[in-house]
Amino acid sequence: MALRHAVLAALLDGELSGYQLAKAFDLGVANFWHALPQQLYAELTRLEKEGLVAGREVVQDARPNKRLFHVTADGLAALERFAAEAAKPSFVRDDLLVKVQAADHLDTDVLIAGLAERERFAEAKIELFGGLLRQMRGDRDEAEFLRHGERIGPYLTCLRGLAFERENRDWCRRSAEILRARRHQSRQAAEDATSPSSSSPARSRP
Amino acid sequence: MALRHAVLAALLDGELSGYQLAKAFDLGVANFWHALPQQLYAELTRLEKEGLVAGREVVQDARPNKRLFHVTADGLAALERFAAEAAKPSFVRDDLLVKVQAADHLDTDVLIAGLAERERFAEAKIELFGGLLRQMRGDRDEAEFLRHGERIGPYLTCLRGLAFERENRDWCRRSAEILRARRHQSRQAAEDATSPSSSSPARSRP
DNA sequence: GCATGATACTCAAGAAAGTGAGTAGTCAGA
DNA sequence: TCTGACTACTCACTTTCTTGAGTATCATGC
Repeated sequence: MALRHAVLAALLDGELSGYQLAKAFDLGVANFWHALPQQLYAELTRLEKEGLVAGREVVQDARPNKRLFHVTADGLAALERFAAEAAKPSFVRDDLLVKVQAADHLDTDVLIAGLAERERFAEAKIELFGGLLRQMRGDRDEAEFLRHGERIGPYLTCLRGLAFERENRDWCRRSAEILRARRHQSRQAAEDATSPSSSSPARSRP
Repeated sequence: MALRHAVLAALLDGELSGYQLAKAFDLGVANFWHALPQQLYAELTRLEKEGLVAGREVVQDARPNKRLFHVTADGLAALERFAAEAAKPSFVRDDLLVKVQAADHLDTDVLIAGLAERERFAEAKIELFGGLLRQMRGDRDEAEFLRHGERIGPYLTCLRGLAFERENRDWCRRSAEILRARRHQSRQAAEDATSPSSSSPARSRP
């Protein structure tokens, strides 16, 4: 039941439409939760029914009309109650880690490709988060902003996201290097064993 | 559908019972996926029905009998196919981050308590992962183990888990410090504004 | 000698999350 | 003028995850 609280937390920063919310929760920027548009529209409907958010119709001429939502007093109270609950530990759940766990039994090339792709993805998010942080703190330096800035919540979660993606990138890079080195070794070994100084086709499966 | 592949990956390290698997996937050690016992038993049943794992009954006298599972050739092929698919990016999903996102609107004390608790949790996992890594590499040093060790998959995922928990701990510590400093400031400001050199009760909500 | 906790599982129900498809207008570029 | 991308949403369905309860035996400690 944390999606609803994530929505409430996101709406604290100002009125948003379901569509804007969806963009924030979907690719990239979701540095504290992730959800798809359909989930968000559904959750907004529920939240409005329960009076935790309120929406107002905004008529637009060049585009479809939209509804902007904001958090009500009840909504804020619900968030407050949520914050007081014990946070359940957040567990890792990552396809790529599952693959690496099985590394010793799988095709190394495929894994290295996966690691490289994830590294690029992480790099892109690092850029994105860096830009977001700069934007949030404006012309102030970080220490100053953290001391006196008005809204540091999003800044802190963004810092977490940045650190996460940096670790991700570094780990991907290092793991790929290790796998490459081992692949190279096993090729060498195979060549030495069968016919020294021959050019046997390079196999990636050790 | 990654749970099934996580189970397969876990079983590569040797035969395990559902119960042993459950312990590995539950608290702590699950450094590449997390799941509850019920899910695992259900998944094992499905996997066995599809021939991706095979179980054998082990009769015990001092304890209930158990079934040990291992991955079949079909299971390994399924893992191989899974590895070749594009890994979907793993998104953050963390109660605590949701709370911090809303930090500027919530009770600071409650948040700091949450951060402290998570920090302790992270510290415990760091210890745990450190021990696991030592155990896996035995008497070799890390570089040597990563070059020539026989099974590095679990080692690499454990390294990822360790890095994650370190970042977690550091971020919790730093965020809590920042919030404490701001709380202190706002108290000061409040005291200065109402009655300088009076002992007004300290409020934590800025 | 009785509670507690570990081993070893199973069943049922419900909440949450993910997937796929569809509507409908606007705008920019080929 | 047609294609594709963007804004702005909705409906229906399936899979996955979580919660709670229950069974049975054995070992350990108070």
